[in-house]
Amino acid sequence: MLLAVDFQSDVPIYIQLKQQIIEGIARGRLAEGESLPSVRQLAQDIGINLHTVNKAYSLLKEGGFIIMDRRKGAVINTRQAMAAGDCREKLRDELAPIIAEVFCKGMKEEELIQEIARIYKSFSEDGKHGL
Amino acid sequence: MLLAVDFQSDVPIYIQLKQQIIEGIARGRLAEGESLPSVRQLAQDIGINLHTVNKAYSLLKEGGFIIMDRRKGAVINTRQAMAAGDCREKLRDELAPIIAEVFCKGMKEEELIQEIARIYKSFSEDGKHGL
Amino acid sequence: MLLAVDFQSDVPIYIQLKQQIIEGIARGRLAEGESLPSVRQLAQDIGINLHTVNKAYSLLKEGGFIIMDRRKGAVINTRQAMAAGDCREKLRDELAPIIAEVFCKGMKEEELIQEIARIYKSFSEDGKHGL
Amino acid sequence: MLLAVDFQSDVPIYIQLKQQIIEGIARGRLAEGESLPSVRQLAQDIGINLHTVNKAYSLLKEGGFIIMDRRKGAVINTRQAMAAGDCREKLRDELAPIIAEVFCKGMKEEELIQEIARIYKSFSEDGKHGL
DNA sequence: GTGGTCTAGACCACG
DNA sequence: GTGGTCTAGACCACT
Repeated sequence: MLLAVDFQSDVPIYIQLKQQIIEGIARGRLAEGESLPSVRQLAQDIGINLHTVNKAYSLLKEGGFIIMDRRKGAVINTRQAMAAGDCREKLRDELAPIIAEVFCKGMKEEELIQEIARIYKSFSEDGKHGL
Repeated sequence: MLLAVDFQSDVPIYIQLKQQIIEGIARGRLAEGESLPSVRQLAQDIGINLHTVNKAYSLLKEGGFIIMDRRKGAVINTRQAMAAGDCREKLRDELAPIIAEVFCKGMKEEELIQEIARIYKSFSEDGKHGL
Repeated sequence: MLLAVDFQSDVPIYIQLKQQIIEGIARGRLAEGESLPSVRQLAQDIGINLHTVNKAYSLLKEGGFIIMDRRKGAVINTRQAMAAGDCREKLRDELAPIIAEVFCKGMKEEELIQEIARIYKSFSEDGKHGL
Repeated sequence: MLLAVDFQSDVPIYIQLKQQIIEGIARGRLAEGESLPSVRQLAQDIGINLHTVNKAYSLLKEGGFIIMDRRKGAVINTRQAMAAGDCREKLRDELAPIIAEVFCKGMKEEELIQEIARIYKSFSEDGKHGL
Protein backbone atom coordinates (compact mmCIF):
# COMPACT_ATOMS: atom_id res chain seq x y z
CA MET A 1 0.00 0.00 0.00
CA LEU A 2 1.16 3.50 -0.83
CA LEU A 3 1.69 5.90 2.05
CA ALA A 4 1.78 9.59 1.23
CA VAL A 5 2.57 12.07 3.97
CA ASP A 6 1.92 15.79 3.73
CA PHE A 7 4.86 17.63 5.23
CA GLN A 8 2.90 20.87 5.20
CA SER A 9 0.02 19.51 7.23
CA ASP A 10 -0.34 20.55 10.84
CA VAL A 11 -0.99 16.90 11.64
CA PRO A 12 2.26 15.29 12.88
CA ILE A 13 3.77 12.85 10.43
CA TYR A 14 3.57 9.88 12.80
CA ILE A 15 -0.16 10.54 13.25
CA GLN A 16 -0.62 10.70 9.47
CA LEU A 17 1.14 7.33 9.14
CA LYS A 18 -1.01 5.82 11.85
CA GLN A 19 -4.21 7.12 10.27
CA GLN A 20 -3.30 5.99 6.78
CA ILE A 21 -2.48 2.50 7.96
CA ILE A 22 -5.76 2.29 9.90
CA GLU A 23 -7.61 3.49 6.81
CA GLY A 24 -5.71 0.88 4.82
CA ILE A 25 -6.98 -1.80 7.16
CA ALA A 26 -10.52 -0.41 7.03
CA ARG A 27 -10.46 -0.50 3.22
CA GLY A 28 -9.12 -4.04 3.20
CA ARG A 29 -5.90 -3.05 1.50
CA LEU A 30 -3.95 -4.36 4.44
CA ALA A 31 -5.15 -7.87 5.21
CA GLU A 32 -4.96 -9.96 8.36
CA GLY A 33 -1.48 -11.44 8.79
CA GLU A 34 0.14 -9.19 6.24
CA SER A 35 3.47 -7.61 7.23
CA LEU A 36 4.19 -3.90 7.16
CA PRO A 37 7.56 -2.76 5.83
CA SER A 38 10.36 -2.60 8.39
CA VAL A 39 10.84 0.67 10.24
CA ARG A 40 14.06 1.32 8.36
CA GLN A 41 12.55 0.50 4.98
CA LEU A 42 9.49 2.68 5.41
CA ALA A 43 11.50 5.59 6.80
CA GLN A 44 13.80 5.46 3.80
CA ASP A 45 10.96 5.11 1.29
CA ILE A 46 9.14 8.16 2.59
CA GLY A 47 12.27 10.10 3.44
CA ILE A 48 11.59 10.60 7.12
CA ASN A 49 13.25 9.80 10.41
CA LEU A 50 13.33 6.30 11.91
CA HIS A 51 11.88 7.58 15.18
CA THR A 52 8.83 8.92 13.36
CA VAL A 53 7.95 5.56 11.86
CA ASN A 54 8.69 3.89 15.16
CA LYS A 55 6.27 6.15 16.95
CA ALA A 56 3.51 5.40 14.45
CA TYR A 57 4.04 1.64 14.81
CA SER A 58 4.00 1.94 18.59
CA LEU A 59 0.64 3.68 18.50
CA LEU A 60 -0.76 1.08 16.13
CA LYS A 61 0.46 -1.68 18.41
CA GLU A 62 -1.09 0.06 21.40
CA GLY A 63 -4.40 0.28 19.55
CA GLY A 64 -4.28 -3.39 18.64
CA PHE A 65 -4.05 -2.74 14.91
CA ILE A 66 -0.72 -4.52 14.56
CA ILE A 67 1.22 -7.13 16.47
CA MET A 68 5.00 -7.01 16.66
CA ASP A 69 6.52 -10.33 15.62
CA ARG A 70 10.24 -10.98 16.07
CA ARG A 71 10.55 -12.59 12.66
CA LYS A 72 7.80 -11.04 10.55
CA GLY A 73 8.01 -7.52 12.01
CA ALA A 74 4.76 -5.57 12.24
CA VAL A 75 1.82 -7.80 11.39
CA ILE A 76 -1.71 -6.58 10.69
CA ASN A 77 -4.27 -7.72 13.23
CA THR A 78 -7.90 -7.27 12.22
CA ARG A 79 -9.39 -9.29 15.07
CA GLN A 80 -9.68 -6.54 17.59
CA ALA A 81 -11.41 -6.75 20.92
CA MET A 82 -13.76 -3.78 20.93
CA ALA A 83 -13.60 -2.18 24.35
CA ALA A 84 -17.10 -0.86 23.79
CA GLY A 85 -17.26 1.52 26.72
CA ASP A 86 -13.95 3.26 26.16
CA CYS A 87 -14.58 3.44 22.48
CA ARG A 88 -17.93 5.17 22.78
CA GLU A 89 -16.74 7.76 25.24
CA LYS A 90 -13.62 8.54 23.27
CA LEU A 91 -15.70 8.76 20.11
CA ARG A 92 -18.08 11.20 21.70
CA ASP A 93 -15.24 13.45 22.90
CA GLU A 94 -13.71 13.50 19.46
CA LEU A 95 -16.93 14.10 17.58
CA ALA A 96 -18.61 16.68 19.81
CA PRO A 97 -16.36 19.63 18.94
CA ILE A 98 -16.47 18.80 15.25
CA ILE A 99 -20.24 18.52 15.19
CA ALA A 100 -20.64 21.68 17.29
CA GLU A 101 -18.67 23.57 14.69
CA VAL A 102 -20.65 22.44 11.65
CA PHE A 103 -23.85 22.92 13.66
CA CYS A 104 -22.87 26.57 14.16
CA LYS A 105 -22.06 26.84 10.47
CA GLY A 106 -25.63 25.80 9.78
CA MET A 107 -25.23 22.23 8.56
CA LYS A 108 -28.44 20.23 8.95
CA GLU A 109 -28.59 16.86 10.68
CA GLU A 110 -29.49 15.08 7.44
CA GLU A 111 -26.52 16.55 5.62
CA LEU A 112 -24.18 15.54 8.41
CA ILE A 113 -25.48 11.99 8.63
CA GLN A 114 -25.36 11.67 4.87
CA GLU A 115 -21.72 12.72 4.93
CA ILE A 116 -20.94 10.25 7.71
CA ALA A 117 -22.71 7.45 5.88
CA ARG A 118 -20.76 8.22 2.73
CA ILE A 119 -17.47 7.92 4.57
CA TYR A 120 -18.51 4.75 6.37
CA LYS A 121 -19.73 3.14 3.15
CA SER A 122 -16.44 3.99 1.46
CA PHE A 123 -14.84 1.61 3.94
CA SER A 124 -17.35 -1.21 3.78
CA GLU A 125 -17.43 -1.07 -0.02
CA ASP A 126 -13.66 -1.30 -0.28
CA GLY A 127 -13.70 -3.90 2.45
CA LYS A 128 -15.83 -6.20 0.32
CA HIS A 129 -13.28 -6.09 -2.46
CA GLY A 130 -10.70 -7.13 0.06
CA LEU A 131 -12.58 -10.31 0.88
CA MET B 1 -21.35 30.52 30.87
CA LEU B 2 -18.94 28.42 32.91
CA LEU B 3 -15.69 27.39 31.30
CA ALA B 4 -13.58 24.65 32.83
CA VAL B 5 -10.25 23.53 31.42
CA ASP B 6 -8.55 20.22 32.05
CA PHE B 7 -4.88 20.88 32.77
CA GLN B 8 -4.07 17.17 32.50
CA SER B 9 -5.50 16.86 29.00
CA ASP B 10 -3.12 16.69 26.07
CA VAL B 11 -5.46 19.03 24.23
CA PRO B 12 -3.94 22.52 24.46
CA ILE B 13 -5.80 24.85 26.81
CA TYR B 14 -6.54 27.40 24.10
CA ILE B 15 -8.12 24.67 21.98
CA GLN B 16 -10.23 23.53 24.91
CA LEU B 17 -11.42 27.10 25.40
CA LYS B 18 -12.20 27.48 21.73
CA GLN B 19 -14.17 24.24 21.65
CA GLN B 20 -16.13 25.00 24.79
CA ILE B 21 -17.12 28.41 23.49
CA ILE B 22 -18.20 26.94 20.16
CA GLU B 23 -20.23 24.32 22.01
CA GLY B 24 -21.67 27.13 24.12
CA ILE B 25 -22.82 28.88 20.96
CA ALA B 26 -24.22 25.62 19.54
CA ARG B 27 -26.20 25.02 22.72
CA GLY B 28 -27.54 28.56 22.70
CA ARG B 29 -25.88 29.44 25.99
CA LEU B 30 -23.97 32.18 24.25
CA ALA B 31 -26.39 34.32 22.28
CA GLU B 32 -25.84 36.59 19.29
CA GLY B 33 -24.43 39.95 20.36
CA GLU B 34 -23.42 38.78 23.82
CA SER B 35 -19.97 39.83 24.99
CA LEU B 36 -17.37 37.38 26.21
CA PRO B 37 -15.32 38.33 29.28
CA SER B 38 -12.13 40.29 28.62
CA VAL B 39 -9.01 38.22 28.12
CA ARG B 40 -7.68 39.39 31.46
CA GLN B 41 -10.90 38.62 33.29
CA LEU B 42 -11.31 35.15 31.84
CA ALA B 43 -7.63 34.35 32.35
CA GLN B 44 -7.92 35.30 35.99
CA ASP B 45 -11.19 33.37 36.47
CA ILE B 46 -9.73 30.18 35.04
CA GLY B 47 -6.30 30.72 36.51
CA ILE B 48 -4.35 30.77 33.25
CA ASN B 49 -2.30 33.31 31.35
CA LEU B 50 -4.02 36.02 29.37
CA HIS B 51 -2.04 35.10 26.25
CA THR B 52 -3.60 31.68 26.28
CA VAL B 53 -7.09 33.20 26.34
CA ASN B 54 -5.99 35.61 23.66
CA LYS B 55 -5.02 32.78 21.35
CA ALA B 56 -8.37 31.10 21.82
CA TYR B 57 -10.18 34.35 21.03
CA SER B 58 -8.01 34.87 17.95
CA LEU B 59 -8.98 31.46 16.59
CA LEU B 60 -12.65 32.10 17.29
CA LYS B 61 -12.40 35.41 15.47
CA GLU B 62 -10.69 33.72 12.54
CA GLY B 63 -13.47 31.14 12.39
CA GLY B 64 -16.14 33.82 12.44
CA PHE B 65 -17.57 32.75 15.81
CA ILE B 66 -16.86 36.08 17.44
CA ILE B 67 -16.21 39.61 16.27
CA MET B 68 -13.77 41.90 18.02
CA ASP B 69 -15.54 45.17 18.75
CA ARG B 70 -13.40 48.11 19.84
CA ARG B 71 -15.88 49.05 22.52
CA LYS B 72 -17.54 45.80 23.56
CA GLY B 73 -14.58 43.45 23.22
CA ALA B 74 -15.31 39.93 21.93
CA VAL B 75 -18.90 39.63 20.72
CA ILE B 76 -20.66 36.41 19.75
CA ASN B 77 -21.54 36.19 16.06
CA THR B 78 -24.00 33.48 15.11
CA ARG B 79 -24.64 34.73 11.60
CA GLN B 80 -21.86 32.88 9.88
CA ALA B 81 -21.34 32.61 6.19
CA MET B 82 -21.00 28.88 5.63
CA ALA B 83 -18.31 28.40 3.04
CA ALA B 84 -20.01 25.15 2.13
CA GLY B 85 -17.26 23.68 -0.01
CA ASP B 86 -14.44 24.29 2.42
CA CYS B 87 -16.55 23.11 5.29
CA ARG B 88 -17.42 19.78 3.70
CA GLU B 89 -13.88 18.95 2.75
CA LYS B 90 -12.51 19.90 6.16
CA LEU B 91 -15.24 17.85 7.77
CA ARG B 92 -14.38 14.83 5.69
CA ASP B 93 -10.69 15.07 6.55
CA GLU B 94 -11.48 15.29 10.24
CA LEU B 95 -14.04 12.50 10.29
CA ALA B 96 -12.38 9.92 8.05
CA PRO B 97 -9.66 8.83 10.49
CA ILE B 98 -12.12 8.69 13.38
CA ILE B 99 -14.62 6.63 11.43
CA ALA B 100 -11.90 4.35 10.06
CA GLU B 101 -10.88 3.56 13.59
CA VAL B 102 -14.33 2.64 14.91
CA PHE B 103 -14.96 0.75 11.67
CA CYS B 104 -11.93 -1.41 12.43
CA LYS B 105 -13.16 -1.83 15.97
CA GLY B 106 -16.33 -3.32 14.50
CA MET B 107 -18.83 -0.53 15.08
CA LYS B 108 -21.81 -0.83 12.75
CA GLU B 109 -23.04 2.03 10.59
CA GLU B 110 -26.32 2.26 12.50
CA GLU B 111 -24.54 2.55 15.83
CA LEU B 112 -22.29 5.27 14.52
CA ILE B 113 -25.10 7.30 12.99
CA GLN B 114 -27.13 6.89 16.15
CA GLU B 115 -24.23 8.29 18.15
CA ILE B 116 -23.81 11.22 15.76
CA ALA B 117 -27.52 11.96 15.80
CA ARG B 118 -27.52 11.96 19.59
CA ILE B 119 -24.73 14.52 19.72
CA TYR B 120 -26.33 16.68 17.05
CA LYS B 121 -29.70 16.59 18.79
CA SER B 122 -28.08 17.60 22.08
CA PHE B 123 -27.23 20.88 20.37
CA SER B 124 -30.54 21.50 18.64
CA GLU B 125 -32.46 20.58 21.81
CA ASP B 126 -30.47 23.02 23.89
CA GLY B 127 -30.82 25.55 21.14
CA LYS B 128 -34.58 25.43 21.44
CA HIS B 129 -34.37 26.18 25.14
CA GLY B 130 -32.34 29.20 24.20
CA LEU B 131 -35.18 30.69 22.20
CA MET C 1 -21.04 65.14 5.97
CA LEU C 2 -21.82 61.74 7.35
CA LEU C 3 -19.09 59.97 9.27
CA ALA C 4 -19.47 56.22 9.72
CA VAL C 5 -16.97 54.37 11.86
CA ASP C 6 -16.50 50.61 11.82
CA PHE C 7 -16.02 49.40 15.37
CA GLN C 8 -14.92 45.99 14.11
CA SER C 9 -12.14 47.35 11.95
CA ASP C 10 -8.55 46.92 13.05
CA VAL C 11 -8.02 50.55 12.11
CA PRO C 12 -8.28 52.72 15.25
CA ILE C 13 -11.40 54.87 15.38
CA TYR C 14 -9.48 58.13 15.49
CA ILE C 15 -7.60 57.13 12.35
CA GLN C 16 -10.87 56.28 10.63
CA LEU C 17 -12.22 59.71 11.55
CA LYS C 18 -9.10 61.41 10.24
CA GLN C 19 -9.20 59.46 6.98
CA GLN C 20 -12.88 60.09 6.37
CA ILE C 21 -12.50 63.80 6.94
CA ILE C 22 -9.52 63.95 4.56
CA GLU C 23 -11.50 62.01 1.98
CA GLY C 24 -14.37 64.45 2.57
CA ILE C 25 -12.05 67.32 1.76
CA ALA C 26 -10.68 65.51 -1.31
CA ARG C 27 -14.21 64.95 -2.61
CA GLY C 28 -15.16 68.56 -2.00
CA ARG C 29 -17.82 67.69 0.52
CA LEU C 30 -15.99 69.70 3.11
CA ALA C 31 -15.22 73.12 1.65
CA GLU C 32 -12.63 75.72 2.58
CA GLY C 33 -13.69 77.70 5.65
CA GLU C 34 -16.40 75.26 6.66
CA SER C 35 -16.54 74.29 10.35
CA LEU C 36 -16.46 70.73 11.66
CA PRO C 37 -18.81 69.79 14.49
CA SER C 38 -17.49 70.42 17.99
CA VAL C 39 -15.57 67.61 19.65
CA ARG C 40 -18.44 67.03 22.08
CA GLN C 41 -21.08 67.09 19.36
CA LEU C 42 -19.29 64.64 17.08
CA ALA C 43 -18.43 62.29 19.93
CA GLN C 44 -22.06 62.18 20.97
CA ASP C 45 -23.34 61.74 17.41
CA ILE C 46 -21.12 58.75 16.74
CA GLY C 47 -21.28 57.39 20.26
CA ILE C 48 -17.59 57.42 21.01
CA ASN C 49 -15.26 58.98 23.54
CA LEU C 50 -14.33 62.67 23.55
CA HIS C 51 -10.64 61.80 23.58
CA THR C 52 -11.01 59.82 20.38
CA VAL C 53 -12.45 62.75 18.44
CA ASN C 54 -9.89 65.03 19.99
CA LYS C 55 -7.07 62.84 18.79
CA ALA C 56 -8.44 62.80 15.24
CA TYR C 57 -8.73 66.60 15.19
CA SER C 58 -5.20 66.96 16.54
CA LEU C 59 -3.83 64.84 13.72
CA LEU C 60 -5.78 66.81 11.13
CA LYS C 61 -4.47 70.06 12.56
CA GLU C 62 -0.95 68.66 12.50
CA GLY C 63 -1.36 67.72 8.86
CA GLY C 64 -2.67 71.17 7.98
CA PHE C 65 -6.12 69.91 7.01
CA ILE C 66 -7.89 72.00 9.61
CA ILE C 67 -7.15 75.12 11.61
CA MET C 68 -8.36 75.50 15.17
CA ASP C 69 -10.25 78.75 15.65
CA ARG C 70 -11.32 79.92 19.10
CA ARG C 71 -14.76 80.95 17.89
CA LYS C 72 -15.48 78.74 14.89
CA GLY C 73 -13.82 75.59 16.22
CA ALA C 74 -12.18 73.31 13.66
CA VAL C 75 -12.12 75.00 10.25
CA ILE C 76 -11.31 73.25 6.99
CA ASN C 77 -8.13 74.47 5.30
CA THR C 78 -7.67 73.39 1.71
CA ARG C 79 -4.73 75.68 0.97
CA GLN C 80 -1.96 73.42 2.09
CA ALA C 81 1.71 73.98 1.60
CA MET C 82 2.97 70.81 0.02
CA ALA C 83 6.23 69.88 1.65
CA ALA C 84 7.20 68.08 -1.50
CA GLY C 85 10.23 66.20 -0.25
CA ASP C 86 8.67 64.84 2.90
CA CYS C 87 5.52 63.94 1.08
CA ARG C 88 7.24 61.90 -1.60
CA GLU C 89 9.36 59.93 0.81
CA LYS C 90 6.46 59.21 3.13
CA LEU C 91 4.35 58.20 0.14
CA ARG C 92 7.00 55.78 -1.05
CA ASP C 93 7.30 54.16 2.37
CA GLU C 94 3.55 53.70 2.58
CA LEU C 95 3.10 52.41 -0.95
CA ALA C 96 6.08 50.06 -1.26
CA PRO C 97 4.79 47.29 1.04
CA ILE C 98 1.33 47.45 -0.51
CA ILE C 99 2.66 47.27 -4.05
CA ALA C 100 5.12 44.52 -3.15
CA GLU C 101 2.21 42.44 -1.91
CA VAL C 102 0.03 42.78 -5.01
CA PHE C 103 3.12 42.26 -7.15
CA CYS C 104 3.65 38.91 -5.45
CA LYS C 105 -0.02 38.11 -5.95
CA GLY C 106 0.55 38.57 -9.67
CA MET C 107 -1.15 41.89 -10.35
CA LYS C 108 0.18 43.53 -13.52
CA GLU C 109 1.43 47.10 -13.63
CA GLU C 110 -1.41 48.18 -15.90
CA GLU C 111 -4.02 46.78 -13.54
CA LEU C 112 -2.46 48.53 -10.60
CA ILE C 113 -2.19 51.89 -12.33
CA GLN C 114 -5.72 51.56 -13.60
CA GLU C 115 -6.90 50.98 -10.05
CA ILE C 116 -4.92 53.97 -8.77
CA ALA C 117 -6.27 56.17 -11.53
CA ARG C 118 -9.81 55.11 -10.72
CA ILE C 119 -9.38 56.12 -7.10
CA TYR C 120 -7.71 59.40 -7.98
CA LYS C 121 -10.39 60.28 -10.51
CA SER C 122 -13.10 59.53 -7.95
CA PHE C 123 -11.69 62.49 -6.00
CA SER C 124 -11.21 64.92 -8.87
CA GLU C 125 -14.66 64.12 -10.24
CA ASP C 126 -16.32 64.74 -6.90
CA GLY C 127 -14.10 67.75 -6.45
CA LYS C 128 -15.53 69.39 -9.55
CA HIS C 129 -19.01 69.16 -8.12
CA GLY C 130 -17.72 70.98 -5.11
CA LEU C 131 -16.52 73.93 -7.14
CA MET D 1 18.87 38.11 2.55
CA LEU D 2 19.62 40.78 5.12
CA LEU D 3 16.80 41.90 7.37
CA ALA D 4 17.10 45.11 9.36
CA VAL D 5 14.43 46.34 11.74
CA ASP D 6 14.00 49.90 12.96
CA PHE D 7 13.37 49.79 16.70
CA GLN D 8 12.39 53.48 16.71
CA SER D 9 9.67 53.00 14.12
CA ASP D 10 6.06 52.96 15.25
CA VAL D 11 5.51 50.09 12.84
CA PRO D 12 5.56 46.87 14.92
CA ILE D 13 8.68 44.80 14.45
CA TYR D 14 6.77 41.73 13.26
CA ILE D 15 5.09 43.86 10.58
CA GLN D 16 8.44 45.22 9.46
CA LEU D 17 9.75 41.68 9.16
CA LYS D 18 6.71 40.58 7.20
CA GLN D 19 7.00 43.52 4.81
CA GLN D 20 10.71 43.07 4.25
CA ILE D 21 10.28 39.41 3.46
CA ILE D 22 7.45 40.14 1.04
CA GLU D 23 9.62 42.78 -0.64
CA GLY D 24 12.42 40.23 -0.73
CA ILE D 25 10.14 37.84 -2.59
CA ALA D 26 8.98 40.60 -4.94
CA ARG D 27 12.59 41.51 -5.75
CA GLY D 28 13.48 37.88 -6.37
CA ARG D 29 15.99 37.79 -3.53
CA LEU D 30 14.00 35.03 -1.93
CA ALA D 31 13.31 32.32 -4.47
CA GLU D 32 10.64 29.64 -4.62
CA GLY D 33 11.51 26.71 -2.38
CA GLU D 34 14.17 28.57 -0.43
CA SER D 35 14.07 28.14 3.35
CA LEU D 36 13.93 31.06 5.75
CA PRO D 37 16.09 30.90 8.88
CA SER D 38 14.53 29.24 11.92
CA VAL D 39 12.65 31.56 14.25
CA ARG D 40 15.36 31.14 16.87
CA GLN D 41 18.15 31.82 14.41
CA LEU D 42 16.57 34.91 12.93
CA ALA D 43 15.57 36.22 16.35
CA GLN D 44 19.16 35.89 17.53
CA ASP D 45 20.58 37.46 14.37
CA ILE D 46 18.36 40.52 14.65
CA GLY D 47 18.47 40.64 18.41
CA ILE D 48 14.76 40.26 19.07
CA ASN D 49 12.55 37.70 20.73
CA LEU D 50 11.68 34.50 18.91
CA HIS D 51 7.95 35.10 19.47
CA THR D 52 8.17 38.28 17.45
CA VAL D 53 9.70 36.40 14.53
CA ASN D 54 7.12 33.70 15.01
CA LYS D 55 4.29 36.19 14.60
CA ALA D 56 5.78 37.53 11.39
CA TYR D 57 6.11 33.99 10.00
CA SER D 58 2.53 33.22 11.02
CA LEU D 59 1.25 36.21 9.07
CA LEU D 60 3.33 35.27 6.03
CA LYS D 61 1.95 31.74 6.21
CA GLU D 62 -1.59 33.08 6.45
CA GLY D 63 -0.98 35.25 3.40
CA GLY D 64 0.38 32.33 1.41
CA PHE D 65 3.89 33.79 1.10
CA ILE D 66 5.50 30.90 2.92
CA ILE D 67 4.62 27.32 3.70
CA MET D 68 5.58 25.66 6.97
CA ASP D 69 7.30 22.39 6.15
CA ARG D 70 7.85 19.96 9.00
CA ARG D 71 11.37 19.21 7.84
CA LYS D 72 12.56 22.36 6.09
CA GLY D 73 10.86 24.95 8.31
CA ALA D 74 9.51 28.07 6.57
CA VAL D 75 9.71 27.74 2.78
CA ILE D 76 9.11 30.53 0.27
CA ASN D 77 6.02 29.99 -1.87
CA THR D 78 5.75 32.19 -4.95
CA ARG D 79 2.93 30.28 -6.57
CA GLN D 80 0.08 32.12 -4.93
CA ALA D 81 -3.54 31.79 -5.82
CA MET D 82 -4.62 35.38 -6.32
CA ALA D 83 -8.06 35.74 -4.80
CA ALA D 84 -8.65 38.53 -7.28
CA GLY D 85 -11.82 39.91 -5.75
CA ASP D 86 -10.56 40.09 -2.20
CA CYS D 87 -7.27 41.49 -3.35
CA ARG D 88 -8.81 44.38 -5.28
CA GLU D 89 -11.11 45.43 -2.50
CA LYS D 90 -8.39 45.27 0.12
CA LEU D 91 -6.10 47.22 -2.18
CA ARG D 92 -8.71 49.91 -2.66
CA ASP D 93 -9.26 50.27 1.08
CA GLU D 94 -5.56 50.60 1.70
CA LEU D 95 -4.88 53.03 -1.13
CA ALA D 96 -7.87 55.37 -0.86
CA PRO D 97 -6.76 57.19 2.33
CA ILE D 98 -3.20 57.53 1.06
CA ILE D 99 -4.28 58.92 -2.29
CA ALA D 100 -6.84 61.23 -0.68
CA GLU D 101 -4.05 62.74 1.37
CA VAL D 102 -1.67 63.44 -1.50
CA PHE D 103 -4.61 64.67 -3.56
CA CYS D 104 -5.30 67.26 -0.87
CA LYS D 105 -1.62 68.15 -0.85
CA GLY D 106 -1.96 68.98 -4.53
CA MET D 107 -0.17 66.05 -6.14
CA LYS D 108 -1.25 65.57 -9.75
CA GLU D 109 -2.44 62.24 -11.14
CA GLU D 110 0.57 61.97 -13.43
CA GLU D 111 3.01 62.48 -10.58
CA LEU D 112 1.26 59.85 -8.49
CA ILE D 113 1.15 57.28 -11.26
CA GLN D 114 4.77 57.97 -12.09
CA GLU D 115 5.69 57.31 -8.47
CA ILE D 116 3.67 54.08 -8.42
CA ALA D 117 5.20 52.92 -11.67
CA ARG D 118 8.67 53.58 -10.36
CA ILE D 119 8.05 51.44 -7.29
CA TYR D 120 6.45 48.67 -9.33
CA LYS D 121 9.29 48.65 -11.83
CA SER D 122 11.83 48.44 -9.02
CA PHE D 123 10.31 45.04 -8.26
CA SER D 124 10.07 43.73 -11.80
CA GLU D 125 13.57 44.95 -12.62
CA ASP D 126 15.04 43.17 -9.61
CA GLY D 127 12.89 40.20 -10.47
CA LYS D 128 14.60 39.91 -13.83
CA HIS D 129 18.00 39.83 -12.19
CA GLY D 130 16.73 36.97 -10.11
CA LEU D 131 16.15 34.86 -13.19
C1' DG E 1 17.55 21.54 17.18
C1' DT E 2 12.85 22.68 15.46
C1' DG E 3 8.31 24.79 16.21
C1' DG E 4 4.26 24.74 19.54
C1' DT E 5 2.52 25.80 23.96
C1' DC E 6 2.33 28.17 28.27
C1' DT E 7 3.68 31.44 31.75
C1' DA E 8 4.93 35.98 33.62
C1' DG E 9 5.58 40.61 33.47
C1' DA E 10 6.07 44.99 31.02
C1' DC E 11 4.78 49.05 28.12
C1' DC E 12 1.84 51.35 25.00
C1' DA E 13 -2.19 52.53 22.10
C1' DC E 14 -6.99 52.85 22.39
C1' DG E 15 -11.41 54.37 24.15
C1' DG F 1 -9.35 49.06 31.90
C1' DT F 2 -8.96 47.11 27.22
C1' DG F 3 -6.35 44.67 23.64
C1' DG F 4 -1.79 44.84 21.09
C1' DT F 5 3.04 44.35 21.25
C1' DC F 6 7.34 42.76 23.02
C1' DT F 7 10.44 40.32 26.06
C1' DA F 8 12.19 36.31 28.64
C1' DG F 9 12.33 31.87 29.98
C1' DA F 10 10.39 27.27 30.32
C1' DC F 11 8.69 22.64 28.81
C1' DC F 12 7.21 19.54 25.39
C1' DA F 13 6.25 17.41 20.85
C1' DC F 14 8.26 16.49 16.62
C1' DT F 15 11.89 15.09 13.41
